[in-house]
Amino acid sequence: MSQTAGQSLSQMATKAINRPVPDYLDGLNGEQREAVETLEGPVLVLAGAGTGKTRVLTTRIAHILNEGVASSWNILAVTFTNKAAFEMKERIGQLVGCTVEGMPWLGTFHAICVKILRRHAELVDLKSGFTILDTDDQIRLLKQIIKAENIDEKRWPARHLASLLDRWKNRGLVPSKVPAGEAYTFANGKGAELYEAYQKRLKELNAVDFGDILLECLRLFQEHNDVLKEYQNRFRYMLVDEYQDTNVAQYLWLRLLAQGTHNVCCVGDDDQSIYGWRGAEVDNILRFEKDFPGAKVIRLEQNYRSTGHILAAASALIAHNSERLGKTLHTNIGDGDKVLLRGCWDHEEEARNISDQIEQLQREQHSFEDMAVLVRASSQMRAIEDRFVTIGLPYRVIGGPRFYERMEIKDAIAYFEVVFNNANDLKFERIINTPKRGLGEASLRPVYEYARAKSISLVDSARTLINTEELRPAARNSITKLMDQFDHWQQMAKMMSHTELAQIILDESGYTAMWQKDKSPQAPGRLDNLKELIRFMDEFDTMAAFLEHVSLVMDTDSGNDGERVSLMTLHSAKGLEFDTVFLPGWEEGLFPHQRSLDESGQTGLEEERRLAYVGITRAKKRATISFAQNRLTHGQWQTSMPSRFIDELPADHVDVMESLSFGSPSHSLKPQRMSSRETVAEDIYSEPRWNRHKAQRKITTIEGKARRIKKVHKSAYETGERVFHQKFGYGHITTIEGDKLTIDFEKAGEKRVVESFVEKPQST
DNA sequence: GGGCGTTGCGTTTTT
DNA sequence: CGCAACGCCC
Repeated sequence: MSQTAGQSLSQMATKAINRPVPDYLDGLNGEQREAVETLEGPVLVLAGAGTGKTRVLTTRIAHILNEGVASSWNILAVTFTNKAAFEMKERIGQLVGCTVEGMPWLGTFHAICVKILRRHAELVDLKSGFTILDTDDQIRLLKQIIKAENIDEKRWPARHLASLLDRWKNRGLVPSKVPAGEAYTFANGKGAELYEAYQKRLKELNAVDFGDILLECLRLFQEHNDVLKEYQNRFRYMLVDEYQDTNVAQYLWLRLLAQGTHNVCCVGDDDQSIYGWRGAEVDNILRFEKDFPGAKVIRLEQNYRSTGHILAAASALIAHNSERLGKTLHTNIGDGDKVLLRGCWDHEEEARNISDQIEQLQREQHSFEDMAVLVRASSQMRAIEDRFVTIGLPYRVIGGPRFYERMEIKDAIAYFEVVFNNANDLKFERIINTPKRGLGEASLRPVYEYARAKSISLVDSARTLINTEELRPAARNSITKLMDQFDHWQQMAKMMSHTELAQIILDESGYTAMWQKDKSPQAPGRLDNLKELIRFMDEFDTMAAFLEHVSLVMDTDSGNDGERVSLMTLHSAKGLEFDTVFLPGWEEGLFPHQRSLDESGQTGLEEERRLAYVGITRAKKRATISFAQNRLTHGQWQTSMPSRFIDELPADHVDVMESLSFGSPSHSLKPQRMSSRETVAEDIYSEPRWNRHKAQRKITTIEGKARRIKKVHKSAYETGERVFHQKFGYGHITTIEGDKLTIDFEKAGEKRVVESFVEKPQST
């Protein structure tokens, strides 16, 4: 479908009213259709695995627009991950037939809350340009606070406090509301006190952490009824994806908004709630009908993904959980193959069996792309990878350390942040001595002391002190040189593109050279990542746009370069599907994980069982579950029992495969073939396995991401028009040059900004 | 400030 | 066992 550029969703919608039968409803089953068409009042869509959840969500939005009951900017649609948000935008675009620039309130909880907070920052003691701290910055800050309070850092590590604060924030608790008993769990009663000190410090830095983004937005709504009313009025229809993953703060936030029109539609699956350990509250979905009176509950039970045996096995397993709303999934794809179950002597044999089965499937013309190995813990990946590397089987690891979490990427971004926003103390601390400039703790002490005494930023403190005798000559020279460099880069920013400047900063600061000199095996990869970062930056118009993006979007896509088997944890597999799925490591202690049982008892067990359910339901056609009698853990051989989940599988839907070496350490290398067509397929696979490309662990790239960001060329604004900018506030456009606007701001004066950063004033 | 030895820990991950 | 974080010494 091609659309005239600039045509908005609302125009589309208005036009569509005259269309007789909306074709987007075609092919929906009864329940899906009901979920799409029940627009008024609270709706809970219980969407089982593979029942077309995303389709319902996106079609519902298309329906709202098509019916003309609300405009795109009156629809709030929240997701948990950026990936999910992008996918939704893409699919709505396909349905409605135009770009999604017109869905300003579709995004992650965090992205939407940041947007709201930037508009009303002063009301929660922030300034609109506040920075968002990542976990590293947060820990660094907490360390300083713990130290300042004279608490033993050893006994009370900052990361423990960080996770404690996180849990409080997830529950919507501000320092004053932390229950006394819990406040005493850290540093002999200093918990709440430290929380308060930390929040105070954040305000001084004009910063928020991830938890605050939600909490402050919630506080904004709670304490400023006029603001709440404004948003209740704005959001005529609200949609929430993966509702089972919401935490208390998100629930409270949503409930406040839903008190407006009550048109809130939550989509989720209680059986797939696997993030309890990071604050998700299954109870939110279980309690929905009580929380939202008059709610309609619609169950999607028609599964379009898996064959009968797989679905039956998964359903029987999850039926052992008591805390669930209950669904009966059915499929009409046919019975298909039974779930395979295999016991192995040890994890090495388990890995061999998996690779043998993969090769057999490959001979039968199945693509590696359609196969995945899903593990409970990443420590299991080692054995699998070792085997794949040995036989040269191409594979890719999904998840793992994300691009923006890599040290070199964070360092590089810290440089850019300091150059463009030199008040950013935490980023400054990160790079002041990276690469080594002889600026250790001792040399910098006067800088810290002066900054604290005068309540100024570290950069300003450093700039003052280099003109005095406070610093040792070596440190003074070193800092002077660095400050001159910052000045130099700031000057250059006006003369060249942000990508060129980024390269210059990395080179002139000695950062690139630092990794070039480094002889560790990771160093070349890190240099590649830096190149990748700069290539990615090119997709943004300005450095500021880029930096705003990275502070929220910590997500990467892996490129598709050739067919590979996917290897990932069960957690990262949620939402994905594969023809063939391997589920190794179903042993007591590993799955269900001992720690989960110890820490959360029955609740923990049920969450583990949901994880098992998620695993099985990823499979469209084939699922193989396996367990090993012996496993090397922490360098110790351990013997374990098959998982209790195996006993819970229904015998009728499972085939038990006898492993030749099972029960004895005979290490039979004879492959266990499952298919009788081995000889027929032999010529298809005439090349020996070592002729294939050597498998390499994939370095995650961000190419996938880059594709999605479009550059805006044609201006949607006119000279003289009044616009709003998140940092500078309101102003009038004086000049337009391509996508760059010169705006005379009412408060900030004349600035040159990029078009994508301004918006039309609100007309509510 | 850097290098090296010791210690402790070891599930899942997004924003 | 393998790694990361910390502390001590030069």
